[in-house]
Amino acid sequence: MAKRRKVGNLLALAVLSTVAQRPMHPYEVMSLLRARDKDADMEIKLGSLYTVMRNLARHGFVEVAGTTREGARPERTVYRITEAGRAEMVDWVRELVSTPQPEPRRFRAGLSVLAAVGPEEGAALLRQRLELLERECGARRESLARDVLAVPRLFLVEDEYELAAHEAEAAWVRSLLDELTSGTFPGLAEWRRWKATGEMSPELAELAERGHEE
Amino acid sequence: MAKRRKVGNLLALAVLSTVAQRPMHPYEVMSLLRARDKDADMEIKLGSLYTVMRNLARHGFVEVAGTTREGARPERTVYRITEAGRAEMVDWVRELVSTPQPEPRRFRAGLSVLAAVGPEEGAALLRQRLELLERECGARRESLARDVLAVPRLFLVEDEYELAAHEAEAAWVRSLLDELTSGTFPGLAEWRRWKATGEMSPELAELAERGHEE
DNA sequence: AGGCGAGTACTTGCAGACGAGTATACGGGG
DNA sequence: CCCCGTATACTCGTCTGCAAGTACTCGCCT
Repeated sequence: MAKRRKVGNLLALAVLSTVAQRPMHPYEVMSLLRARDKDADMEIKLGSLYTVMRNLARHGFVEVAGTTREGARPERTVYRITEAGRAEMVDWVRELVSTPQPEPRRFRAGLSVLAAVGPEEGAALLRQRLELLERECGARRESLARDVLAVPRLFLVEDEYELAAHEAEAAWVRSLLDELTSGTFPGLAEWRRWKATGEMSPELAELAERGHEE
Repeated sequence: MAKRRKVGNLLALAVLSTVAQRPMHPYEVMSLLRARDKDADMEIKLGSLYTVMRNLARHGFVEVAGTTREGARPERTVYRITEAGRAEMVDWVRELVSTPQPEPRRFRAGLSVLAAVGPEEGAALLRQRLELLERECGARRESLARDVLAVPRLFLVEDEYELAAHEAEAAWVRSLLDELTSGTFPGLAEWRRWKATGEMSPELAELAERGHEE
């Protein structure tokens, strides 16, 4: 697991999940990402976005759908997601959600496209994560208990912090999981239907379009 | 604040704090970092370490202390930290500890060299962080409350996660701060003395040497 | 005595990230 | 009506990170 992705940049995941809506040109992707303040945490650099899009194309995850030009504006290259691209996206989400990584941003990125898998699978992935997380917390707790006998706490604060962060994450995952399995998470039925039929309710579709801050 | 560092890689901070002990060649730095399993979270690549060391030298944060050669082994270049290097390190720690960043690893890295500032300043930095953190949590909580009226929760899980993570961090910082200000944090006197005189107790020095897992 | 696995120490080459630059359109204030 | 700021849309060049490679040594097994 954690196999090396052809395009490893997390920005690529955001891009994939955005062009999944409909064919777009890179700049448009950026605007959409900005609109749903995705760019706040995921520092988005325009230069990188063009590189990433080209790389995605190189590996067959997206393909050129054509080029358009309005007036004397620069030519825009419109990209479309491929089947391989969709598969990559889903597979990536699976990994990001199910497997804890030292880099917490990866989890965040995974969560932000959680909708790409169904609620049942989502719950399963979270369950797996929780288990790994608990195992890791246990190990860290033990090693910390051992170290504290030999090393002043001053040199262990970072480990204490890390442990606290992991425990907090575990608690959060547990509570989300509860909502998912008990069925109290709102919108479960819609989510499932959307997954099955590929159809979104009109309001939902509109939301996706304008990206919830108008 | 958050000014652009001449050498931005976090690995550079670890390197600085290691050569601060005594002059070393890059490979030795690596071994020490490995010994204190710093490398677990901070993925250390040898190649990067050499690059980083060269960059630190280029900007005057370290300087070549000489080269040695044992038998037919490759030549080793020994580096020594400069005054500018020490200043950069302390300044960097200040920033990392006091200012919350989207990337949590930065805080961890800052904590791991917290000893470079005194306990009083450490507490002040943490206090500042806590304040900023609380402000940010408030803002996030509000914007989440607003969004939840318009957007299905499915598309807000990442924001909920982020908020939870920040709140957990705030709680942890608060508890550390309490220990620091109430004086219940163990080893405070030693820490202060070390800061003032630059002297470590012998056991401490030895610990730093072998890096607490023998 | 020979071979191989693990450790030491460093270099190179290339892919990827991104700051800075380019060029045009459009609306509004002076 | 002209200039400026801002938005659209993309490119280029540089700098950096790092996987892979190099080269030698030591000790163990056989």
